[in-house]
This record gives sequence, structure tokens and C-alpha cells, in this order.
Amino acid sequence: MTAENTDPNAPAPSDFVRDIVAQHVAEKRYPKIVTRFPPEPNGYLHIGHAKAICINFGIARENSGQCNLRMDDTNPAKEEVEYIDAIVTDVKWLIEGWADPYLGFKAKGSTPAAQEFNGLADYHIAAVSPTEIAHAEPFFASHYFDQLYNYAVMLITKGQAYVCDLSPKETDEYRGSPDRPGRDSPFRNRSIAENLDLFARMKAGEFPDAARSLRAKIDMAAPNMWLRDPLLYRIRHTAHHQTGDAWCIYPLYDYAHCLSDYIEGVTHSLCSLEFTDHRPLYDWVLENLNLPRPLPHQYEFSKLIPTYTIVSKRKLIQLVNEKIVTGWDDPRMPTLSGTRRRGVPASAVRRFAIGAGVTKFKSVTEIAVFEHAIREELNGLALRRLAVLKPTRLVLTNIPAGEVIECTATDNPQDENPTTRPIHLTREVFIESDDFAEVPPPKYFRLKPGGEVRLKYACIIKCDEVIKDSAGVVTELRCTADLTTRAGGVNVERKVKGTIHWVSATHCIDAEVRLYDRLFTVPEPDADGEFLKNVNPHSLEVVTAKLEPSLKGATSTQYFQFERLGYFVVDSKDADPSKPIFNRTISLRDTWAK
RNA sequence: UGCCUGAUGGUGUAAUGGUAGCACAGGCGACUUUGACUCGCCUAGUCAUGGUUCGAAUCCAUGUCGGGCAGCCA
Repeated sequence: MTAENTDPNAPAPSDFVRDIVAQHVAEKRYPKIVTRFPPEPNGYLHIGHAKAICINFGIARENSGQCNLRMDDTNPAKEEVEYIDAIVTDVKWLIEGWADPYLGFKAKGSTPAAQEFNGLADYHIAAVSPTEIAHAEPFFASHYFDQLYNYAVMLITKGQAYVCDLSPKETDEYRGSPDRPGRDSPFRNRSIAENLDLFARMKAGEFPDAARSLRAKIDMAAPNMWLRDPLLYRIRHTAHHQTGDAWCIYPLYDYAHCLSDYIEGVTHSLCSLEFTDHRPLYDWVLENLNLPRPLPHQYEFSKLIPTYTIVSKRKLIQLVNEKIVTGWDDPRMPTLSGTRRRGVPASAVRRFAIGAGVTKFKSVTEIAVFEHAIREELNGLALRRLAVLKPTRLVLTNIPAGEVIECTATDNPQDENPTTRPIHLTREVFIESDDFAEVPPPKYFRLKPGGEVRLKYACIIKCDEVIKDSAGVVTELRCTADLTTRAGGVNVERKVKGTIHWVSATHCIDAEVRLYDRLFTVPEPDADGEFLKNVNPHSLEVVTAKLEPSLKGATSTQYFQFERLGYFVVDSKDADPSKPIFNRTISLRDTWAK
């Protein structure tokens, strides 16, 4: 549980978007605050999307409103159903226990209903809650294609849209450039009747791809490029994952998005900065259609870009296709599925995304902020366990072989009344190789020849002898255990500087442990456009670790802290009961290593 | 050279004409059967120049620097 959803006194985030919403609420401008999260199903959601999700769902949550999940699927060439399923899973995961009551879906198969509002024709589609209605699905822009078509006919009838026969290349030339006005298309002044006829025939499939387009008639000399008679529809003889072969003309983003918002009753359409130039077009479409209900408005904020990561679908796809990672859900990927598999709790992602704030300043957020959020969440959630990643054999010469000394270990010292479990001290144990140094550096607290250290939850031991092989590698440490320093023993209060973790050599289990590190070696991997050369060749190290036996049967829904090492989780994909595999989510903070 | 948009410690963000605060990072220390956690202390900032004002990060002007825009992508 996190402060964000348990502390009623925690101040709600404050930012310029929420200020605007608050003002609209005070003015009673809308019957209900409705936002939306509208990904295109052409890739997996990543940490950058988490910010948009948190803002949109957060505002819905704070205002008892609603946030619709909508597939912005107007370009069938780039989209796949695989992505739709993944997006739904990821969004539900991220908001679960936080904003799920505010998630808006629609009844499965429903399309916008024609209604009359204040005496005017209108289209509207109602939301349902997926937690209450079994047959619910996300919204889809493609489910509004009929209505969008009708609106386009309306624009044509008003003389505000026309069919243009210019080729893509010619259209480009006619558009001019930022510092040079464009020229009117020779087809700009076709009669309304001809436009209506041509548009109907475009829909009927009479023309090949890109032979004609429907354009808004605005201003070819506008300083804003997006107002130079932007395309509304293009011809594309391609099947759509939702509508099949029903359509061969598809609306473009600028036309479909604002109307989709309107049809759903969205009030605040929040998007990232690069759409700022599109806002006048968003408004133009809505304002020219005689729509009876209050219009939505668009507000822009900056994206969340962490250091040492890439958040560009195109580039993430490249990492997958070039097999630099094992897939979209590789634990090194900044995708939500990768992050989840890595062992990061949704609450940590939210804490990070919300903490980043909402501004119009293009910023880069240090990954350390995310790492801190992960540790903070996991510190409260993770069960402590003992595990040795790189084992060194240690023999307690004063404990007879076969003797088992039961010790009590704490599951999580952060709990008010922590539960415990038994662990077993035996003659032979494994300790971390790093926890012994034959020639210790200055201020080394751990085990050294002749030195003492405490085995956590057990007793103080003294290193008597170092056994090495012919190559000089340490193969065994021979020590004596001072059993009077055990819990309950007379010398339990005796202090030594170092405490190290260990597992019994006779009771432990083996497991594959995947040690992940940052995927990139530099803070801004794509600064020069060549992110592939900045891939960290050591982003994954696989070891066979020795684990305390209570870890047997662990599942991927449990978070663990291997004491003194870091946070770990069972890999949700590759592990099975006979083959335990753990992912290191993140190491513990280590002020000594610095 | 067009339009849009922005600039507060190393990073992110707050202060909405009235003491520049918070978090991360960094440093020092305390505590510690995790060199974790926790706690205390410290370092460090309003792009520039003018103006309005008793008072400016905030308002105005000019400048500087940055980001975005010319897909039949979203």
C-alpha cells in the first residue's frame, strides 16, 4: 500500500491541468469530468505511457469522474490485436487498487447511438464499468467509423471539406513550408454535389489507394501548417482488425480524435506537447459541426522520459526485432509488461509517474528517482529471505556434521508485528564470495582471516583457516562458531562490525537468478540517434544461486528481498515449480560500494 | 527567416505580487543481527537586461537560449 491511496491527508497533486479542471468543476461546465487514455494498438505500453495513464485516471479519480480506455485505431496498416490485449492488461495492472472504479469501457459490440440533444442531432456512446459488466470492452475509434463518415458528409455539405485529387507528392508541394504559404489545390472549389458524389465513391471503393483524399477547407496560407487544408480521410484498401473489409477509407488522427472524444463525452483531452500545433484543428472540426453537447478541449503536457532508457515505440520494436532483448516483456524493457515481469509493483510505477509532475517543460527525469520509488515500495512489501548468489563454502569446525541448529529469521522488519520462519544452521554453509577478503580493503566490515563476523540470525563466527586450490582460489573457509552469541545465548549482545547472509549447504536449493542491469550505458542513449551502440553488453548476468529452502514454491506474485542483495521476484514466464528462476528487480542501495 | 511553446539547485518539481520550499542525486554523522531501512545535518537555484511596485520567480518590454511543427503516422 502506498501513501497515494491510503493517506487521506496526502495532498492531491496540483498542476496546471488540474487547476483548469478544478475551475471547470467550480463553474459546473460539464456534468461530469471525463478523460481518456487513447493509445494506438501498434506496440506495447511503456513507462512514458504510465504518466499519461496516471494523469488521466488520476484526474478522473480525484473528481469522481471517468477515464475511458480507447484504442486510437484509425490506421489498420500498423495495428494488431496482440497489442490491444496487452494494452488492456497493462492498463488494468497499473490502475488496480487505485483508479479501477473510474475505468470506462463500453458494452461489447456497442456503437454510438443517434440521439437528439437540445433539438439537434447527436451521437453518443455510453460507458460501462468493466468491474460491474462482464461483457465490456474498451472503446475503439474504429467503432465510430459510420458516425465519423456522417460528420464528414456534413462538413462537405457545409462547403468545409472537399475531395482532392492531388497525389501525396503534389499535396506536399502545395502545402508550402513553415516560412512560405501553400497554394490552393485545384480541386478546392469543386461543387458540393461533386464532393458528395466523389466521397461516396471513395467509400464504395471505386478509387485506388491515395488516388483521392478528403480535405478540410481551411487556409492554405495559415502560419500553422496543420491548418493548410489537412487531410481528413485517405483511401487505403486494407483490412482493419476491427471492421474487417467494411471500409477502404480511413479517417486521420486529427479528424477522428476530437470527434471520438466528443462522442464519448470526454471533457478534457490530455495529450503530449507535440500535439500543441494540432489544437486549432481539433477545435476547428468540433466547432464546425454544430454539436449540441459541451465540447471537449485539448491540453498538452510534457512526456516522461527517464535517463538510461528509450521510450519510442519504433526503437523499442527495433530492440525486439534485432533480438537485443528477448521480447516486449523482457525484464530490461521499459515497457509496462517488462517492468511488471522485472518485479516492479504497479504502485512504484505510479509513485514515479505521479511524482514527475505535469508541466510544459521538456524534461528528462533521472532514473534514480524511479529506482528510489521501487525500493521504497518494495521495502514495505517484500519478504526477507537469505540467498547466496556467488557461493563460497564455509565449514564451522566446531559443529558436528549432521547437527542442525534451528534459528529464527524475520520475514519483514518493517512490519509492526513481523512474522518469522525457521532457518537451519549446519556444519557447512555458503556465504557470498564478496563477503570474504583475504586482503581486505580499508574499513572492510566483513570476514577476513582471523576476523569475526555475525551470520545473520545465527551467531558470531571466527575465520581460522583459508583453504585454496593450486591456482590460489579460495575453496573453503574453516571457522569456529560462538554459539553463545545466538539469540537467547549469554553473549547475544556481543557486537561485531559485520553481519553477513548465508544458507545451509545441506538445506539450500539451487536456482537460476537473472541479474539485470540498465539496458543502456549512457544517460541519454539516443542523444545522437544511435542508441544501439549504447546498449549495455552486461545488462544480464545469470548465476546459479543457493537459496534458503522456504523459497521453494515461491510464485511470481510474491516480492522478495534477498537480504543485503536486493529485491527479487520469480520470473513469470520461464520459471516453473521444478525450475525456479528469479529476476533481480533492483539491488539494495549500497553506500559502501561508493 | 513563419507559427507554437518553454526557461527555478546536478535532476524533477512547488511557490498564482509578500520568508524561494519539497523530492531524487551528492556529502557528513547517528542507529543497525541487512554497509538496507530510519533519523539528524550539509551542499546547491529563479536565463539576461530594463521597467511597474513598498515589495517581482510571479506583471510588462526587449533580448538570449531550448523544444515542437512542413506523414495520405498517431
